[in-house]
Parts: sequence; structure tokens; C-alpha cells
Amino acid sequence: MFFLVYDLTSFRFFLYIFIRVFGGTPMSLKDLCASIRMEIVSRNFPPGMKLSEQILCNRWKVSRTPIREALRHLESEGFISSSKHKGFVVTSISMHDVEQIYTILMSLDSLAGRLATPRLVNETEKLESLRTLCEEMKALCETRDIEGYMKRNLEFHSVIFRSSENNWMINILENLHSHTNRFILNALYIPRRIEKSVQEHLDILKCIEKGDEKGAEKAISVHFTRSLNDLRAEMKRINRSGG
Amino acid sequence: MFFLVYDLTSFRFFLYIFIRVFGGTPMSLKDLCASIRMEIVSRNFPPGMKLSEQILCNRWKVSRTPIREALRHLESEGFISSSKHKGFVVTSISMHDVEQIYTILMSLDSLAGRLATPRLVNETEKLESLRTLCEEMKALCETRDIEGYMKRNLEFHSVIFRSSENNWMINILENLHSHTNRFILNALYIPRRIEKSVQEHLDILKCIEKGDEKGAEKAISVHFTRSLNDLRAEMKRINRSGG
DNA sequence: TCGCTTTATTTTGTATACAACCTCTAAGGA
DNA sequence: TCCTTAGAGGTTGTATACAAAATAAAGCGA
Repeated sequence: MFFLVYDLTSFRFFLYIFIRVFGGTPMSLKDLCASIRMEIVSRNFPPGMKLSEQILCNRWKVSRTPIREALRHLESEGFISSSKHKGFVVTSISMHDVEQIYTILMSLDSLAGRLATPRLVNETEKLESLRTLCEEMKALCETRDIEGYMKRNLEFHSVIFRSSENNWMINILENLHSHTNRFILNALYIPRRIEKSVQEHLDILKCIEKGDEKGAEKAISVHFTRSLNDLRAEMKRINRSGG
Repeated sequence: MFFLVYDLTSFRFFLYIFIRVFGGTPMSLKDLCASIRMEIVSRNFPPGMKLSEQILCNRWKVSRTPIREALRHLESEGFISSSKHKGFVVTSISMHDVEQIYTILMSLDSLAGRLATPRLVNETEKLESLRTLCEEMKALCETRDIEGYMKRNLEFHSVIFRSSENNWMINILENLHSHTNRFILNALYIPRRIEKSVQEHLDILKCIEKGDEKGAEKAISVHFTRSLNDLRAEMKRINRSGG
């Protein structure tokens, strides 16, 4: 069936998927890493879960050697931890971690925004995608599709910091964002918060469109400060109702 | 000989060293990683060097499995890169990378300094070690012991950012600093620069002693900005005399 | 001598085998 | 009944074997 769509530019992609689905060739280490990481970030592999090598082997139809290499990689990214002769466990991410990460994001993400602004001003294509993401967020906010909203939110910030053209910063931010995402999806982001968040994204975009570096920096910093504050309040509320 | 010191609480430690020195048991993965990383940071394994698995196996007397796991770890730390069926190569660090890293350090290291200041004010022990490091730097600056100076310099900043008690930040900064160190040792840090640098460290320390968070943040930011500027100038000078 | 092709050797990628260790269970004694 | 402990079973850590790919080398023709 896949072989009929010859005229698609994405033919190679479909072929790739075909091969993956029917298990023709083993996955590359990078794919393997990405797959396991996705399971963790999506909380399919929840915090504290023991990752048995044998089970992972069966699931991805490879031997323990590549599995272990992938796990070591994820370990240094902070998604899992290992202890000798006891194996790998998915790390848990606490509010304490989120506070620490947000402290970094307030500083780094806004710096990335400042660096990205002059590079984004003339990139009509990327500006357009930022606008689209804002509109989608607005719509998803009204239909209360939190999952979809969070995805766009991450994408919005990614587009900006990737334009900073500072690869060291990009790597750090991608890693940190994936960790916060891991927590936030769990904490069921407060619907009330989202309306304000949409407006903050529009403020950021407005600054970037004007080429106002300092403004963008400030707007991003404010956005993360407020997000953290609201997250703190929400955690308190959950803890009160829970205890 | 080691077996006679039964009454020492550190008996197990000596036994450990004994075993290490005479190669009785294989190294732990962590040790292996640290060893290879040290070789890279110290430029014993220079940028561009092909890391043959077999040679590393012979050197550390372990099989390819733990070597590969260690290499994968160093890969995700950015010290080496790999491509399929071609193996591992020590990454090169360019002035471009250093510019990017310093951009991050200006922001993150000063943030860490701000967070660390209130925690350091009452830690007389750590303040004392910072003072000692400053004095040692001054002395090593006069005897023109660049290597020794750089070691104290890194230690000085490490003591500060480790006191931030933000583990995510500490991990990031440790990694970034080890990369800059890799470059700076190569570039033969300018002797003229060092006098100014000593003074800047004293300024930072003074702010911390006073508990002046904002002052410490600013001083660290200034320090890194100037360091980068001087490094830029030095690179230009080298390139001129080289070309 | 140079350049191309084909073969041989080396090196990496993956699977498997074995050893070391952990954990759970159950038997035995108090 | 509870605690301790020996042992079986299972999991991880490391070494090795084999397959696949890349590099080096030899052969061959111009």
C-alpha cells in the first residue's frame, strides 16, 4: 500500500516507516534513544519504573548491547539513573526540580530570545509559523485541549531558541524543556492559567516582530516567572485537596 | 603492606587503591569515563583524534563493552562524536564554540553566583577556601604558572556555583567549564590578562563576603565578558602572527 | 607510474555466553 | 509466629564471537 505513493516527496519517509513497522532492519541507536525517551516523557514509562533490559530487548527486537548503550545515553540526559547490579530506573521529577529548571529557563530562554530576535525579524516563514502556533494555542485553549496546547507551547519556544544559532544553548534548552514537559503533563496544567499564557506568547511574538530584542528577553522572562508562580499555586492547591 | 593497617577507618579505601594500582579488578564505568575525559580535557587525546576501541581496551584492560558505554557517555557530554561504522573521534572546540559557551556562562554563572551568595555568607569554611584560592592565584600569576593558575580559576568558580544548590545548573556549568578549559589550555592564556583576572576574582569574593547578591552577579558577568574580550583579542593576535 | 577494481585486513555493530551479584522464597530454628 | 539464612532463579556486568562495513592493500590494465 505504501509503495503506491511514488509522487510524494515524503516517499522515503514512508518507506522508512514501512521498514520500521514490519521490522525489516534494526533501529539505529538514535532512534532507539528517541523511542525510549518518548515513552518516558509521555509518562508511558512513569517515574520510578524499573527498566528491565530483557523487556526492552523484546519490545524493540534488538539485543542487550544497543539497549544498554541507549540507556547510558538517556542516563546522562537525566531521564534514568542506574546503580551497579540493580539496573536502570526512570528518574522522578519533583516540584523542586521544576523550580530549579525554571530558574535556569528564566535566564537562558530569555537570553536565547534576545539572540534570536534579530535573526527572526527577516525570516517571514518562521514568523508565520509562530503566528500560526499562537492562533492554534488560542483555539486549543478554548476547546480545553491541554495536551495539544502544551505541544504548541513547546514548539513555540523551540522555534525561538533554535533561532539563537547557539548550539550549546539549544542542546541545553531542549533537554530542560523535555524534562519540564514530563512534569507538567502530569500536573494537569491549570485551565485558568492558559488564557494568560496565550496573551504572554502574543506579547513575546509582538516584540520579536518589532525586532525589540530587550523587549523579547523581558517578555520571555516574565512569561516563565508567571508560569512558575502559577504552577506553584496549583501544586499548593493539589496538595491541600489531596491531604 | 597495606593489609597491616586494619585499624584505619579508611582501610577499605587503601584496599581499593591497592587493587587499582596492581590492576586486580576492572575499573567502574564512572572511573573509566573520568579517565578518558581527563585525557581529552588535558589534550592528551587531542581534537580530531580517532579513538580506537581496541587501543582503549588494551590501555585500561577491559573489554569493548564497558569502553563503548563510556564512549557513549562522553559522546552525550560533547567530548567525542561518532558516526556509524567509523567509530569515535575527539570533537574539536573552536573559538566559535567558546564564544557560544561564554555567552551562556555570562548569564548562567552569574545567576549561580547570585543564588550562591546568601548560602556562602555563613559558610566560613568555603569563604576561607575562596580566599586561599585567590591568594594562590595571585602567587601563581607572579611565577607565571599558567597551568596551576587555570586549575585554581576553575576551582574558584566551581566552589561558587556548587553553592547555588541548583543541581541542574551545577551539571550544566561543570560540563561547559570543562569544555572551555579544553580550549583555553590550548590557546596559551595571555599573561597580561591574568593580573586583571586576579583583581576580578577579588571583586567577586568581596561581594560574596558582603552578602551582596546583585553585586556578585554583576561582578561575575563582568569577569566573563572581559575574559571573552581578551580571549578574542588574543586569538586575533595569534592569527595575525600565524598568518 | 597512475588510476581503477577487486581482495584482504581491520574495525565497528550486534548477539550471545558466562560470571558476578541481587532478590525472593522457603526451610529451619527460636 | 517471627526471624534468620541458605539456595534457586533471575538480572546485570563483562567478555567474546560473529556479521557488516570501512579501510588498506594488492593486482591489473593503460
